[in-house]
Amino acid sequence: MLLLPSPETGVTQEPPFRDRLYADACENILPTLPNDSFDLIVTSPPYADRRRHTYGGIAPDDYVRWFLPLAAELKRVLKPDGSFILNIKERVVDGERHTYVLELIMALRQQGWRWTEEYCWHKKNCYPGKWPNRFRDSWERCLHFTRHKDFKMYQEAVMVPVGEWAGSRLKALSATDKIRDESRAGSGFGKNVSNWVGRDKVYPTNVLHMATEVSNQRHSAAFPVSLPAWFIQLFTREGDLVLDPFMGSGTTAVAARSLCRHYTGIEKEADYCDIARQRLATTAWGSGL
Amino acid sequence: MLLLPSPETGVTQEPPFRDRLYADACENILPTLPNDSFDLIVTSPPYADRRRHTYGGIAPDDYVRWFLPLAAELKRVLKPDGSFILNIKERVVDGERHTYVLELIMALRQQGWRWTEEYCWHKKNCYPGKWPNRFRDSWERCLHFTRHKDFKMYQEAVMVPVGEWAGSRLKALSATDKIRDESRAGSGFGKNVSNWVGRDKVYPTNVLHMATEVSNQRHSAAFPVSLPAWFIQLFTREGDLVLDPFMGSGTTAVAARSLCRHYTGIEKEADYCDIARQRLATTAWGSGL
DNA sequence: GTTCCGCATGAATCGATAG
DNA sequence: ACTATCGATTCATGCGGAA
Repeated sequence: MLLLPSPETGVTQEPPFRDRLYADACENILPTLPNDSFDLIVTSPPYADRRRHTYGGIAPDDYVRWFLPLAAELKRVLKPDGSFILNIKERVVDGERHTYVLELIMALRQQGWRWTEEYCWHKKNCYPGKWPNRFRDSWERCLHFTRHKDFKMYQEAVMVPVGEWAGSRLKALSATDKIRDESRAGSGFGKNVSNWVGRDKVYPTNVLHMATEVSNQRHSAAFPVSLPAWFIQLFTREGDLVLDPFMGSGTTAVAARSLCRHYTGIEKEADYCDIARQRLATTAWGSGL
Repeated sequence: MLLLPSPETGVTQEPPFRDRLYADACENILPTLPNDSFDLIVTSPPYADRRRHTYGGIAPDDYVRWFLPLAAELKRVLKPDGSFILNIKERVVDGERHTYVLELIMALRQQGWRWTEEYCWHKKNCYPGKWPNRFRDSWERCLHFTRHKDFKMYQEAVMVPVGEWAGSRLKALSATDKIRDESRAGSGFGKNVSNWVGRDKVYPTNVLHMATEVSNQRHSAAFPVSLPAWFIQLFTREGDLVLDPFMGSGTTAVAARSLCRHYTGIEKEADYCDIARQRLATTAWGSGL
């Protein structure tokens, strides 16, 4: 956590952006945030030409030019040993995959980011439909960028049990399950964890199996809580600070708070910001574990 | 199948490259093959296979320059409505993913190829190992390129059993499904319902779950027969002709032959070519998977 | 208190039709 | 010609109500 000394008392105090939601465009807010402030940035920006009703839609050919200045700000406000997770998938244009995501990766490297890894999010419940030249798109990229070769990573926090759970390990860790078990006299999930003690655990791979959330949120992006939760556990410790510059209905902030991490959320649509506030109001600190 | 008229008898005959293995480098063989000859090209070039020690090793920075002239030949020998499946994954260089695969995709588009789709091959049993900054790499790209917007695709050949949910749902068709279909399709109400009743197979997605083959062949490639077999069933019919310009131990040829397709294989290492011949000798035409 | 079961919905894409 | 809109197609999941 970044702590600022109070100008009057000289005592360190919380920065004003900690656990705060900004109902404004991130191009307006990011420049106001100080350098090296965040341990992790997790976001799912508007995909090109998608969600055009709420975000106006960026043309695929303009996507890199639109994103690059924001990425420069993100690089500035990220701590040197922090990570930036970008969830994105290119859309089909004229029957073929557009290359703007590939171009974005290379442009971010030109900007000084390191393309450390590409995680594969396998969406078990992808959009239905049938076309003569392709199948349903069932995966998205979670691009992992860092500022330096060395960065913080807490692999033990996301270890999974071996055996029958291996196939659906991440589903087993979905936030919904955890909340449900928590609500049942608090014995559900904790008990399961204690059952796992003594069994062998293994590290996961770079393929994540998670279903999208199709209801409950009035936001069109199907970003499940378990996705930012996984990266938050992997790249931060309790008390760290997580930024989502395209917060939407607050999924990243909810994940952070339930895992005892602080958040900063930016969302230019006031309606979504209100939804996020409501969700956070009913999310107890530390409820996720 | 391409059939050439015999210069002596005038009767059509099999082309000389049908069901043939070439123990030579593909840059030597490809120029000898005629235009528009193959229905499908499936290959896993060096690097995706981690065969670099046997191929002399192409430096990542030289990869596109090395591959591009070969791709031009591949485009020439592929039928206009054929497909080119390139199984590849970029290496980690100096702690980050190298961009040569991204650059290759864009260079192939410059060459006239269409980047129609990117299938995700999820390797259920990936290599073990542990690193401080990344997890095991459990997926590879299967890039789908075509010459034109329209191409051959036989989706019914790779349908998969429907999920467990269907048992309860199809037992009693819901009224709202009918309403929804009716509202959208207008008169298509009865037809839609009858389409679902009795359906036990669905179309797959663009994520393939296949385990790698370990230590079965003396070749180091972890390219399972099921991977080319899936694309062969999807993009060709019986009697069609499949090319693998980096054949290795003959996995693509074995898959083709067992599925009643013809093959042409190119492999510059004579030892691998011998292994491929042995495998093909014990693979019956139409023996299945 | 479990389990079962009905049901709405989703970062989609293509082809035809209209301007 | 070239762009914008619209209808058709399709399947896995979590939630809530019922047994």
